[in-house]
Amino acid sequence: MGKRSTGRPTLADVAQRAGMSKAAVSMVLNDRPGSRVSADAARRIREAAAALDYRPNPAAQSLRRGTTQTIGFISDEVTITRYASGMIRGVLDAARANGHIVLMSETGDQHDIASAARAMTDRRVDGLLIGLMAARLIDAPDVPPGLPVVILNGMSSQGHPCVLPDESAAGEAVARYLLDRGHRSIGIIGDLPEIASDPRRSVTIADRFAGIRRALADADVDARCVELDAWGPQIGYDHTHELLDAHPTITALIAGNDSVAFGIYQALAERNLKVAQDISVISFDDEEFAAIQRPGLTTARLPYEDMATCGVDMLLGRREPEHLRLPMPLIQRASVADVS
Amino acid sequence: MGKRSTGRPTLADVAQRAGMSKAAVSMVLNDRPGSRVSADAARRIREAAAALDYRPNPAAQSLRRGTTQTIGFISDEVTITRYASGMIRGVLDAARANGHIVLMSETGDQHDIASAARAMTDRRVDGLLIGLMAARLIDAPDVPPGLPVVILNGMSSQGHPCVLPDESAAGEAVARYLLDRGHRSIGIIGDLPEIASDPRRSVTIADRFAGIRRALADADVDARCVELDAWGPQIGYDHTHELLDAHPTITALIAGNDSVAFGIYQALAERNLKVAQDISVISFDDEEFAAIQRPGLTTARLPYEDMATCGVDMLLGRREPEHLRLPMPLIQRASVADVS
DNA sequence: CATCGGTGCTGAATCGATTTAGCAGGTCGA
DNA sequence: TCGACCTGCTAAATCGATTCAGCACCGATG
Repeated sequence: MGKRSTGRPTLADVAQRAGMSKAAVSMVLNDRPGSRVSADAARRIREAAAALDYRPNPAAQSLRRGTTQTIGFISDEVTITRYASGMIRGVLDAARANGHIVLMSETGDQHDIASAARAMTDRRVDGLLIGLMAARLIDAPDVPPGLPVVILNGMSSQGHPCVLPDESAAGEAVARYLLDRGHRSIGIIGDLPEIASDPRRSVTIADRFAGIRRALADADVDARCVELDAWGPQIGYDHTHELLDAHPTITALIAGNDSVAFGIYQALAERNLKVAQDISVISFDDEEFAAIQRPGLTTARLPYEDMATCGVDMLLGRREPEHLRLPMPLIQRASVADVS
Repeated sequence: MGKRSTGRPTLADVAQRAGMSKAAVSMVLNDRPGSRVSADAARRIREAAAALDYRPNPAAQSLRRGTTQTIGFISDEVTITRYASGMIRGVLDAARANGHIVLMSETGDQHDIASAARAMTDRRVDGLLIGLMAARLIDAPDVPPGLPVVILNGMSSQGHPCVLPDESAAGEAVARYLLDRGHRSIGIIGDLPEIASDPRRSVTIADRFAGIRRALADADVDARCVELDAWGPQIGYDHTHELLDAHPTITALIAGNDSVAFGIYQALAERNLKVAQDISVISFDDEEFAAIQRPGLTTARLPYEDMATCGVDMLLGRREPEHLRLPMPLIQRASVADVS
């Protein structure tokens, strides 16, 4: 009956059962416009296909059509960190919504990403998504002409379309949130001048702090800013102690990101200071643990899932390719008090 | 030159350039044993392939061979939570090491997993990996005969091969760790009798607590155990207060998992009790934030990455399919003091 | 009544690789 | 000298779907 290897029914099986040719079956099952098949024949074909539980062999289809309905997703560690599970979810969902599925690969360094891209283009993906853990400038790998590429949470030196968080607006919103609640003595833990000035390390941190400073300047308040060369709980912890020792009048702290805020919480607890009640804390990213801190941390969320969705839409031509900046919603929890 | 759609060189192009037939090229490039091609011809073929940067079209290959060198990975939320990024990494790495790539899909409920499985078998994956967030018993989807299926962090009612953490040994190790350091007044926050007795909810929690109790019984110590119906920071927080109010002599707490331990830390801080120094805490899972707690949380790690690696090996026939239990290494940090 | 155009359908080519059957030509043993 | 056998290679079939060219039939038109 024409089934050798896989045991699955083929187009020929359906054709035979319906008493029609393969051509007719193909046309009917694909709803090919302009095809002239009688209503009765079409019905028989559909019935036969249903009865056999026929599903086209995608290998055969892509061989013929030159398209695979598959997109490649390469990430530099995004996969494997807590940061961006939302990005994976977004990619998966958006791809599925468009009838595509996703090939995933995860890499360490720049060199790996080229070889991952190669493995994917060898498999003839219809588009390539490159997701970065830190929003930085990279050299995108060379791909065959015509293959669309979109960078998620980053930019490429070749100027590919990309999706980034709107850090400038977020910085402004975060600072304004504090100002609106009456804070005038504000500490900032975590500007990273060195990293911020190097696009190969970050294209967004500079915006984040520029936004903060803009809001502060507008309100004419002068914050104490601690400059660092990295983020992390330990660093947040150490500098909170230092900063508060030097400036005991501070009523609110802006953390460079949530993991710095984590350290701030620890230092505050040690000083017997209650978050919000004694000192307000606000931050960026909205990582997993921000919600389970006590009190919950108010923070500007990195919109990983939205970035992924928009990226997929661009990749598949459902949205204009561009350099897109997505808003970072401010997630209000309980770490900021009103002192006005 | 035979390039129409993709613009990529084909086998025929290589053959022409080398002045040989497609058959010869195929044999040489696949190192087909028993093929009789002169050394000189083989060299010319390889040179031509290299010069054209030829890569076989996988669609054509799988059409012919009936294999896709692709494995499907379906997860019920694993993808999207912090818990198991290690699982994804493990799957990706192991697959790559075996020359396969992975198709990912993420689902919510039992119904979804069947349709995801369907999407993957339609794409003719060579094997199906099902990764669960909570180690529970599921009904695996029906798949075409001959398609291998392996369950990661769970079991199927059909008895598919699976990989699980060895919770029994881990429970024992955790309790013994406390006993060895002289603790005799121990509190346990988080047995979940209801969930533990229902394999559809968990096949491992019962083992975890059985292991703990076995070690405790061996040492003839009698712990205070709080039974719950769920885990989480809030719950850990509430019950720490209750437990310590009722039993102020307790010197060590075993948490049901790390998120319970997170709540324990918070409650302890509120009572002005220092972790380790005043009360030791030990836990299970080794989630992301366990390492950045202050002091670092000692905990038995869920070996997601190893589970994934072993699962892939089983799937691809590089390891005997079975019901495998993998050790959970005890990650020693600073949350347990020696009181002996 | 020849022709034109539309309808309903099919045969065959095609995508790019793998694999089988088999063709020349040479060597070797009987 | 003839067949057996090996070596080195190729033509053609094949995997399963899509698509183009075109056939046979029928009613309408000039």
